[in-house]
Amino acid sequence: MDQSVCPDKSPLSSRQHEVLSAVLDLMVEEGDRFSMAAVARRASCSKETLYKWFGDRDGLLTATVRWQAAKVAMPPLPQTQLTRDAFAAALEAFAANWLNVITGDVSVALNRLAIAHAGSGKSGLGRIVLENGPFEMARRLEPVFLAGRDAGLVEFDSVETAFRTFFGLVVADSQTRALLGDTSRPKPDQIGRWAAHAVARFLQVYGAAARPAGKSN
Amino acid sequence: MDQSVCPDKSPLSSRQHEVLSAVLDLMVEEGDRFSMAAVARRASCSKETLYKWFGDRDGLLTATVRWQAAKVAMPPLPQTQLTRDAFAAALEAFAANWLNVITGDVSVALNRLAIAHAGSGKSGLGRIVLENGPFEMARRLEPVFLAGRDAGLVEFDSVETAFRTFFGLVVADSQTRALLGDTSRPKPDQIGRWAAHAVARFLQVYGAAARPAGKSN
DNA sequence: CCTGTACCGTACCGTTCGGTACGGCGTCAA
DNA sequence: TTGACGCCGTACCGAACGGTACGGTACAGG
Repeated sequence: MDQSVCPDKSPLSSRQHEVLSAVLDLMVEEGDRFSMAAVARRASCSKETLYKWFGDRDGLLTATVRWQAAKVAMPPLPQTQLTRDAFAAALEAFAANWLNVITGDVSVALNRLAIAHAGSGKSGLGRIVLENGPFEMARRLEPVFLAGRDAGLVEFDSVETAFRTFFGLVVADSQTRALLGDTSRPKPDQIGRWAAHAVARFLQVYGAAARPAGKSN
Repeated sequence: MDQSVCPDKSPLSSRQHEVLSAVLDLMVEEGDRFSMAAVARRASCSKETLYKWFGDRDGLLTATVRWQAAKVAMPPLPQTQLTRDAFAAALEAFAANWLNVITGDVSVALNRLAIAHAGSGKSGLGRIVLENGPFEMARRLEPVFLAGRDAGLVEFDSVETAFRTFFGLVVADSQTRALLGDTSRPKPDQIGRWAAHAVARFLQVYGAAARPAGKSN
């Protein structure tokens, strides 16, 4: 009996990646209403192989989510000697990239699946997406924020709060609307513009240089 | 043959409301993995009655979502002679209420269901939640924003953009995390504090009185 | 050549579930 | 009293699906 790949690490063969890719396609097309038979058909493999490799349906889904989540890579934000413009540009690039990812078909499908499973059932799909989504975003952003503070470009007490504000300003209602099936997808230039606006507002709130006289007047 | 209640308006009997309430409970407990038999058992009615009243499973779900969505009522924001404090207080109350609703069990369950159905299937559940969620929020907020602008308290070009910023600052990543199963639910006082912070930041960005010299400096 | 292995395709099994049919019971009106 | 009606409880049906078993094929190694 070959040990299945489900538990943790992924020495996945290319054939197995083909299967995962097929699953991803099915997810985008059908949500999670696709059968194991459909996966086997799409990937031109047998159900028996599917079960041998991934254990059960949940194992297959988990492997797919993990694999896709690992593929999403953020552009490494440069911490080199920060000027204000470089800082803002880095944040803008990050925000635009994030928005692109989040409103993409695969991300929407993945989040829908994870959310559905988080509601009814165990299977840490929600946890995985959470870990590779907002939490990972926070993890990547934290050193940048700290560098920005060290450089005297921004001021904040809690990195956590700053991150949540940034998240809110960038993502706003885009994700919720996409998940609920709103078809009005932002175009690339709109994304870029919104990212710029979001960063501008963020700096307006947290920017050390832009602090007016009184906090609330 | 009694005309089923699914198409549009709702002259629902109290008995039917009991059924819908049972469905809502099931949703919170089981996501959407509950059977019609389970609903009948919980509501102490027969499956046949269920189908007679609501047509099919989707009709039952739709009726439930509609009914719950209609129950969510925002406190009517007073447009009486706005002072800055009254304006801020109204926004804070609105934000806190919204956060309370959105992080509540039933709202999370409802959104999960709608999102899952938006992904795989027709059934305008996503549309309904969208319409009664963010869109309704925007609709209620718009006159308040306009009144605030008329009173010289805030400045903005696009109400749409202002609303999305407000939404982002208030909701941030709370909803995403809740939907994905993050168990760290904010306590009431934390919600109040966050709402106050969000409104403060909103006014910092859009407040007419707080506008510094340059837009981005 | 033979043997083992890994895989594909398909048939198969048990269960669950949406939807329907039927028998029985309480209620109300004539 | 009688009959019509609305509803409950349960049994039933057909389809779909998760998971397993089996036969057939290609290929590697000896």
